[in-house]
Order: sequence, then C-alpha cells, then structure tokens
Amino acid sequence: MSSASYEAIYAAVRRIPRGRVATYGQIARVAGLPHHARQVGYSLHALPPDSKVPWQRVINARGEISLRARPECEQEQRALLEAEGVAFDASGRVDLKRFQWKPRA
DNA sequence: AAACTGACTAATA
DNA sequence: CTATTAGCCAGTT
Repeated sequence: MSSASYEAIYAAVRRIPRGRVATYGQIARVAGLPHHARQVGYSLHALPPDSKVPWQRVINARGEISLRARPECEQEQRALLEAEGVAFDASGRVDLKRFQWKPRA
C-alpha cells in the first residue's frame, strides 16, 4: 500500500458494530477524511484478505453492495450481513433507516 | 507533471 | 423509482 490514510479508514470500519452497516461517506467522515468517500472504497479494494476489517459492513449510500465486478462476492457479503441480523429487501438492498450505523460525533 | 480511473455522494430532472 | 451532471480526492499510468 502507499498511503497512511488507509489505517484511519480501517479503524473506522472496525468500529462498525455487528448487525450494523455504514456508507462510504460515513466512514470517511468518522475516519477524519470528510470528502474521501471514493478513497474509502479504494482503500477497501486494496484491503488484504487476511485483514480482520469487516469491510462487508460498508455499503454505498443506496444501501446496496457496491462492487465494481464479481457478483459472487456480493452474495457472500450479503450472507454475512444477514447472519449478523441485517435484513435485505427483495432488491438486495438494506434498510438504512434501521441498520445504518450511527457513529458518535 | 498531466491524464485517466474508480467498492462514492448529492443534487436535479 | 431511474438517469444525468457535477464535485470530490488519491492512486496508477
């Protein structure tokens, strides 16, 4: 990796409690990187498979899983979230009104 | 250094 | 609800 900002992002993601999800923008805000929503996704993309970061709890503002490719991974991510108690609707979207993580400011 | 790319968001139509 | 536009910023080429 090439940037230290990743650490802040990972730390923010790790703070997401079980059974909750957060949007990229929120993670960026909590990590102290106000407008780096894109960078958050970029960092998660570079996240190694052996990391303990619950990246599956990070979704886009629509409440949907946002991978650029690979629908299989999406299914697995969804299964993980469902196992944590996060409900998906028929469209594969999460009800952010209920499951979005409310970080303490 | 300049241009391109991307796991994004918000505002508008 | 979807489509389009613009704004944002770091990593890659």
